Amino acid sequence: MLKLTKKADYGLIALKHLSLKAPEGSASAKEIAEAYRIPLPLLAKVLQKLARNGFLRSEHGTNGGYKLARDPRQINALEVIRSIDGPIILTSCFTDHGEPCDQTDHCNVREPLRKIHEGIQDLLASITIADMSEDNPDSRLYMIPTHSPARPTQGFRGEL
Amino acid sequence: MLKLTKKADYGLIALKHLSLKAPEGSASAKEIAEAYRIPLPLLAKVLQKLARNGFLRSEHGTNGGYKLARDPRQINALEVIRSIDGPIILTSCFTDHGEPCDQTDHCNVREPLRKIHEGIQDLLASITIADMSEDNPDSRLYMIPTHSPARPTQGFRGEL
DNA sequence: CTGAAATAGGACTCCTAAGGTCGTATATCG
DNA sequence: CGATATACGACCTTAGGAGTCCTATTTCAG
Repeated sequence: MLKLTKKADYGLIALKHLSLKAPEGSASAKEIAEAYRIPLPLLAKVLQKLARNGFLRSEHGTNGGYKLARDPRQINALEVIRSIDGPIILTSCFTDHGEPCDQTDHCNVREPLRKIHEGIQDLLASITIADMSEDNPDSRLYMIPTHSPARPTQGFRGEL
Repeated sequence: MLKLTKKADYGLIALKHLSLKAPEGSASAKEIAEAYRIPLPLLAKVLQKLARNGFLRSEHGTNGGYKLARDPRQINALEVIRSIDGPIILTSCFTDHGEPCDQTDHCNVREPLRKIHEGIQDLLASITIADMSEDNPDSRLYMIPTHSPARPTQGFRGEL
């Protein structure tokens, strides 16, 4: 249904939270979980995964927690989502690496879907954790495509 | 996991198939199902939904089938997907209509995610059934965003 | 040195929705 | 009348998302 998982959501929230404390600021899983009303054990898993994948550095023990391992301006949403949820698969025809599906020969939408797939990825890759500020004045994160903007059917927005 | 449902996939395939026969050409569900190895009863459901929503016109009986009810140049992917799967929900924070989630006050990624959400929708809305040709020379269906293209971390594509 | 607080991580449950099937009704043509 | 269509509701199965539980292990504070 083309939606993000909550885990990915939580991951982005946590990274954004940590970026506000950066550099060198840290926060525990508990602190973040309480701040955003996220179930602690679930968030912990997400943070552990982010740590394993090099986005965070963890510190055990009392006063431990997580801190960013990289510059928030160089962590983009695509990486984070992939790190947590695995590769993005728009349709089973192809993965991130463009592997063919079993019936490539008789499929008439493969190529256009691949373009959409890449478009979404480019979009996600263009947004960094640092960009994720409510008050970011540079709010045009994307460009409206330049050609053939099919006019939406009238009356559709109301029911869907 | 940010993927399209198979139903939406099937719907796009079917519409594309019919657009190749347009105008006035028709095809039965059986014909389409066999051409693309899609389970017939499932495809039938999808086609019925598309007919109910005004994309197709159906004809009963022998030599019956479906034909496009609208110009394929004015049917975009977003409409089709919404018609089949319901509204696109990137995250539960908001639907197509921007309804607020229950804990809007303490969420630091709402706004950027909304932008991504709209970006994806604009992308989908910009592609019509008619655009969906393998050999379409106008292959730049989207524009790379103009600012802060965070460089992807090296070595990531290999494992994800 | 003991206990509290933190991360690490495997195993498990619950539940929704995607994906698909079945059966039946209805319309149309030969 | 029967073959071939669409129409549609009810049902089944399964994968994966969402979350819990339990048990290490590390670190600091008293």
